[in-house]
Amino acid sequence: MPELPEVETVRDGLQRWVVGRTVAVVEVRHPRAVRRHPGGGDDLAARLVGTRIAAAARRGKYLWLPLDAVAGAAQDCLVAHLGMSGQLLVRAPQAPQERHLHVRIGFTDGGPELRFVDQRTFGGLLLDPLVPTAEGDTVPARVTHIARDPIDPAFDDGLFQARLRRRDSAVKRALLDQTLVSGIGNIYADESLWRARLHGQRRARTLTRAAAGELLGQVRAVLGEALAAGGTSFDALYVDVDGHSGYFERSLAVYGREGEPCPRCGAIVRRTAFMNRSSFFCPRCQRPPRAATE
DNA sequence: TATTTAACCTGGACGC
DNA sequence: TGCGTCCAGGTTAAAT
Repeated sequence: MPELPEVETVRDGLQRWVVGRTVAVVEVRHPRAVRRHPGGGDDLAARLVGTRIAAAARRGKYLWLPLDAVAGAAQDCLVAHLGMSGQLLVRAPQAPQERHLHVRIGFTDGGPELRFVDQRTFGGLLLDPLVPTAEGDTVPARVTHIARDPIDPAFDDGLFQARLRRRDSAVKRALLDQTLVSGIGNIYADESLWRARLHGQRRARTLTRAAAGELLGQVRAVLGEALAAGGTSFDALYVDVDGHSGYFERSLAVYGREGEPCPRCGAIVRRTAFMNRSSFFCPRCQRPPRAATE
């Protein structure tokens, strides 16, 4: 599943392959892929053709391609979210079409095109104006509610820890809240909690300052290691722009490892349902809070 | 206001 | 072989 390391790997590929190129043609083959663009596929295509891609940026799991500014108008960008199974692929125009190819973007140089492929259709593309934030940077209007991610140089550790310790909810739920901290999904939440020896159902407001700091440090470590490995791939649903899978799956300690021994203490890793998804944890290293039923 | 839940969606795995 | 059911989970609107 695309979380921060996977999205950043894709952003890096887009930086190398599409920045500086001018859009020649846009083909929207599935309306759901552009459902969050108010004008629909025709409007997105009409506004994108003829524009030049100026950069490739990201916050959390959102990435966007700022377009060259037009005098007298707000600068637009092409926003992409990969959802659970979205892929942005760079392919030769004559390459065979993928089964779930939803959007094709061709360029004036006739070189490789950009393809949005998405099996489960939770992801999508839209055009959005870039707007200034209270913190002094510029993000798409649809991304202003997303918090900075932990590998953002401007991420405020103290502010995050304070907000986390005010939350009256489970610590895993807080880690998955993109308005508190972005980029963390189910996989890296479980891995970070295991490293920090915290059970996901522990109430966030019961964490000491030291525990919150330790958790943030482990989040950063996991994300950094996964990024270095090119991300985590389970079933070929996540690939970089070249179609290659990441290698971090083999480094996971607990996620997807129900019934296997904990790499730290040897206890058997357990799986439990939480927030309509699976949580993996070591019952010895990560003691459940008393109130938790599981 | 803060927090939690449900809906969206497809295809692979599994049991019968 | 074929059918039905379950499961994966990021985001957001709706509910509590």
